[in-house]
Amino acid sequence: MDYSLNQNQQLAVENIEGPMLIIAGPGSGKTLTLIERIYNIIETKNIKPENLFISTFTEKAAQEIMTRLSNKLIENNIDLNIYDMYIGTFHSICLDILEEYREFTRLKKSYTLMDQFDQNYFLYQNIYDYKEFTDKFINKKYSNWRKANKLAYWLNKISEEMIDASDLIKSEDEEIKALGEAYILYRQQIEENNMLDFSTIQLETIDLLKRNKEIRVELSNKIKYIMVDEYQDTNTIQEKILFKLINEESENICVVGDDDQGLYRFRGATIRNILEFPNNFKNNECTQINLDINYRSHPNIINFYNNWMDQEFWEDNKGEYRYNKIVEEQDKEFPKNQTVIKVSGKNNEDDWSEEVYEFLINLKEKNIIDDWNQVAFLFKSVRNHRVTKLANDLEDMGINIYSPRSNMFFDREEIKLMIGAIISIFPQFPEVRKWNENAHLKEWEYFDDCFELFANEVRKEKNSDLKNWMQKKANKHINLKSNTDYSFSDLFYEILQFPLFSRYLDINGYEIEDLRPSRNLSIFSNLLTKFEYLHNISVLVPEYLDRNIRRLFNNFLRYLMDGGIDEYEDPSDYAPSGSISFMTVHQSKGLEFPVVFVDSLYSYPRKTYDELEVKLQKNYYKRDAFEPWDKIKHFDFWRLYYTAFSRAENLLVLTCQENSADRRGQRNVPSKYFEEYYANIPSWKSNMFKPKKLELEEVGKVDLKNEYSFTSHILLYENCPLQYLYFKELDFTPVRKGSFIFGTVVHQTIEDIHKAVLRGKEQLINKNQIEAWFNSNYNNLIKKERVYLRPSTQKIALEQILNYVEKNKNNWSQLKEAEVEVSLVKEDYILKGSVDLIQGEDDTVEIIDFKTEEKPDILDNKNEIMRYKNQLEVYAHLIEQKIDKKVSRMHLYYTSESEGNPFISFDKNSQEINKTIENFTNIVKKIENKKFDLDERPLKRCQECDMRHFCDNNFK
DNA sequence: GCTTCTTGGGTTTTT
DNA sequence: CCCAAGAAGC
Repeated sequence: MDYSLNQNQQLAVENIEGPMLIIAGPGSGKTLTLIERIYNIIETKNIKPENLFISTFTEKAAQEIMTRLSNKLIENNIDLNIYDMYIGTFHSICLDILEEYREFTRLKKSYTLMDQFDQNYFLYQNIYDYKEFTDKFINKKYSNWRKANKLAYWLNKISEEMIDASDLIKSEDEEIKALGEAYILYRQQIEENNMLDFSTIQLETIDLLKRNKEIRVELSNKIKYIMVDEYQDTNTIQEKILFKLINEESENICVVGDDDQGLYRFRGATIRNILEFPNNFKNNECTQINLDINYRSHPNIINFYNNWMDQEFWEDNKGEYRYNKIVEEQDKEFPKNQTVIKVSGKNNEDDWSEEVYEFLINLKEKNIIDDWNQVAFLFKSVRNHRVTKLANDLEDMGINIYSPRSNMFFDREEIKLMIGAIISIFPQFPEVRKWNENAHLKEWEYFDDCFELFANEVRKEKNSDLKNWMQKKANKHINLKSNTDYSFSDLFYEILQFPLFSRYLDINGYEIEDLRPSRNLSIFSNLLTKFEYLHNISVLVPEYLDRNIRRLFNNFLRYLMDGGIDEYEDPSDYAPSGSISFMTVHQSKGLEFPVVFVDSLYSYPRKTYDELEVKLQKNYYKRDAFEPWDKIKHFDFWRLYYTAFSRAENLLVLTCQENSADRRGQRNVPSKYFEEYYANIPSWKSNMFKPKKLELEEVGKVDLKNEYSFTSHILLYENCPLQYLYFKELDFTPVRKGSFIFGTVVHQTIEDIHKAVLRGKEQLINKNQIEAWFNSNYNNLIKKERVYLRPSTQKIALEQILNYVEKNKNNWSQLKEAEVEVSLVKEDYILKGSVDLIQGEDDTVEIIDFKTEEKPDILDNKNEIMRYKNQLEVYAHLIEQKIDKKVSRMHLYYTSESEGNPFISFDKNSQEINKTIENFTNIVKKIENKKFDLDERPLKRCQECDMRHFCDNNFK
């Protein structure tokens, strides 16, 4: 699409004051309009970035907007840091707000954020605490895991609908009462553990705004313009938060969405937010703009889905449940051709894969398809046998399939081998896994399978080293006498050194042919460390070894298999070149592909709520039901397939293995809901379809800017490119070690001291108060990290802090700012930094970075000190660019230096800074070009690195 | 020949 | 929970 805007887009961009509702049909240039509108606000209003609030549905969408916007700003020489905007998903913006005002919430420093699995597992581990309640509203016969899942579902529902649990426990209804009590207990438990889950993120935010009027006013004065994308997918609590943040006078809020593409009812999202949006404002104040010219699809396709929506009745005697609209084609020439066709397996045969293959190869051979990534298959779910079978069949025939959410993780060779290897070093496994004589789990067959696979490999001559190592470990573990100095995850990293596994990681200048296995092993490292975290395992202990083996396999891995593990997805590359994408319709939202196959035509509208839900809705939700209960399943069904159909640019293909139900238990495919449409489109073999007339669009990468900071990226890379490759690029999770919390607790406490000074509460700073801060920081940290410092080490940490205060208390007046987070958008990346301390007078400042390690000898450690100097220079650059102050000097402060001079100081030199930034940019380039060559191993670093065994064996 | 009832088998989506 | 068959009922 070119950059000229159509009339309605122009209108949306130019009208920036007051409330606005934009109904944007599929492919109507929504993102472009949004970006132009933001740009227009920035340009005409000359506002600060923190005056803008932009929420998107996914992190990826947020990143795309940031990248496109920052490019536009750079093009026009506007210097504004988009990182200071409130931009991201609702959840991430709420987290930012909570972070900003943390002291006003129940949250303490170092809180733990639980994702869905964490929350489920937390409830599973504590399920007996809830028994009395869950027995009342969850089937007693369910397994504990299933109970925990159900419980999490209801608890999240209460949070998301902002139901007051104290109302629930007053109920006569046992179910409702028990649910309320369970909720109260849950809130208590997560508060004790300083935890947050996805839905309480938003709840804490709204509580914060409700309880503290000043904060609400401060925020709503600061946030001058609000824009919300995908508004149809917002839920009750999100709408409430939004309206708390609106500045009441200006009411500059613009919501964008398409009621027809609302797909997230199961998460509490309601179309009602977008349909009733204008009612929130006085008469006709809300401007409504429809974007319904489609720039994406061939007119046949547009017709097809317009028709589809027309089939359903969107109103009843109570009201209308849809903005009635017809998507229009753009004004240009289109090839005259059938562009909605079917490719299907014949009735009751097993030939679907071959048909699909034949069709695809046909297009490829005629050079219609250049790259397989122009094709996408959309399914209701990709986690089922039909889909994986099709994927496997096509791969067998030579077409690559990209389907990271298909739940293939545990079927992958590298994962099965790794699980097999772990089993083999714990020979007690077959006995230990039984909790009684007759115990059996179906997952054991899988584990046995893994073991078998591994055993076959390890018998081979070329794997004899691994065999010897394994036997030694097995002999040790079968009769473990004393604590080891390693854990399961340490063993994982040791196993990687052997060729059977190192082949997946082996690199010659990062030429790993297929990254998938190494990504999967990286995910596995994450799972193992998570397991050890959840069960407080740091080393193997004879007393608990058997129990922990049982837990690892019978519980942890089993439940992961149940929930499914997604494989790696590159956010900048949703359709990797060379592969056909298999994805869910939900995943495909907002995307487009030249050729779209829509499958799952066996599907039909299904009821998705139960009685408890109806009871809650009726009596406790903040508002009455909106869409009629009996209509909901139909609406959702129609919206889902509307979204699917409208992803197609040039060719829409309906596909299925046709089936007419002629035996019991079979069903008709396509189901009756698609029957008519399906019957009326030609097959690809029909001469109504002329492939040669097709011209497909190209699929490109999304250009996303990545963040880089000196310490966690550049320094790491300079020290060891391989460490960067494995732990940053491939994201392997290091084995948890206690040492880093020393530095963190010292930093945090020094920050507390600085913050007190800055608030003018210098008098607070005495030994007792510092000790209190220290203890609180330490306790929060160990609660989160579950690793500890010895009392003697704690004492040393505290003394270093006291020592710092003793030495510097006469300088407090110099203190300007502490813990300053700065980021700077560069042409190709985003530079981030966190400056510990800025001090000085007027506009000339000095910056200080605290180091908790031993102060090095200046002559012996030139390199190390130079690198820290570079770090300071990067910070100086950030400060001068962003805060508009001149930096005169830069210091490192070594807290461990009690007697001598704790400082190493440098004068600022602008030329050197430029050189450092240039070097920074060069390293970013190397990283982005995937250059990870290593000349020589940095032996000092290797001692601490989990990959050392791998390197010992693979770099000689 | 038409309607109603019974029965067997298959069955999600995500911050 | 839903489909579609087969059985039962008229």
